[in-house]
Amino acid sequence: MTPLTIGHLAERAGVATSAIRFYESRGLVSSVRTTGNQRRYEQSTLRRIAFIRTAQRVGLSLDEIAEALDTLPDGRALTKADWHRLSTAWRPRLDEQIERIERLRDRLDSCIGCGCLSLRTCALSNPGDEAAARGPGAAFLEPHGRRAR
Amino acid sequence: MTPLTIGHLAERAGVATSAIRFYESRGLVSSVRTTGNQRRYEQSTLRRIAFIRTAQRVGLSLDEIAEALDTLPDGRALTKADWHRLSTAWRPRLDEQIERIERLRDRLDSCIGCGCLSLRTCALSNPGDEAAARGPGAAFLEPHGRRAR
DNA sequence: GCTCAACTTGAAGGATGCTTGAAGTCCCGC
DNA sequence: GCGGGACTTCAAGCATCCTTCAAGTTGAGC
Repeated sequence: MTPLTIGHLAERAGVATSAIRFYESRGLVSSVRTTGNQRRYEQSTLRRIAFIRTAQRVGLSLDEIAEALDTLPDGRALTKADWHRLSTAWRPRLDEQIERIERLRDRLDSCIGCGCLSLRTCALSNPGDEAAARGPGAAFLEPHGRRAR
Repeated sequence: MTPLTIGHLAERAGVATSAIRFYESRGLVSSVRTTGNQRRYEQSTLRRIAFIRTAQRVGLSLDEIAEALDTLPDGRALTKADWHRLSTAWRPRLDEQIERIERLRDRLDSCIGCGCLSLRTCALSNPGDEAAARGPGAAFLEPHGRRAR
């Protein structure tokens, strides 16, 4: 209920004030202003920031996170239903990330078996199951989202 | 056996020539020069680049990848033993990444249960098991490697 | 032996995710 | 009511991971 200054919010959220202003400029968090033009944050902003930081560690961009947070109410505290919506929306995304890493791990293992002597058949060089059919080369390795070349 | 020009390598590896030069400047790949100062790459460089791109998708920095590749021979093709060394070295790193994402996913789920009404007890806000003991706040969220603030 | 795409270096530019600094204003405790 | 720490904006800087450009050189095919 007592609104937080940007300094208090930063301290409690474990981020720098500059980061919070940056998030605000990107629409990830919002604030009201005092008559003297200073920012005041709701307690619920703490949870938003916790969410942002956690999602970042998983490799999601601020744009992706902003998109997810846009489905949540800006002003009021989050409810069970809000979290549920977000949780179900993100599950596939997180599962996909996990699967991606597991594939790399398993491919490293299988490369031990195959001896990695043939690029065409090496699983590591051909991340997609159908990639081997695209012809020779290690092609078709896109780093999250944007396509190479 | 026939060495590759940077253009051929780029095409077969599915990356831009500029990226390959950048990797070379960072010591991730190496080349020999023709009498006219043009780069020529070994076939094995294709595998190195495939490895680099795959590792990047998992969220590893070029520095981390360079460190791993430094343990591999630069000039000759990779052997079973080389892959084995690398695979065993990276397994813990990959498992750690997976675990991290699974934790976020599970915390999102458990937040549905807890209603997320208390920041102190919310698992999402307190990623480390002992973080709740550090006092109020969502603190202690470090984005891969470097600590916030 | 000429042509022209492919190559060379070096510097600058760009996206992301911030931090740092300057120059000034607010507001809380004494 | 004032001192000083916390706040404001805006611009620039920084690390990573490249791309793009300029200006010139190489080399494979005809």
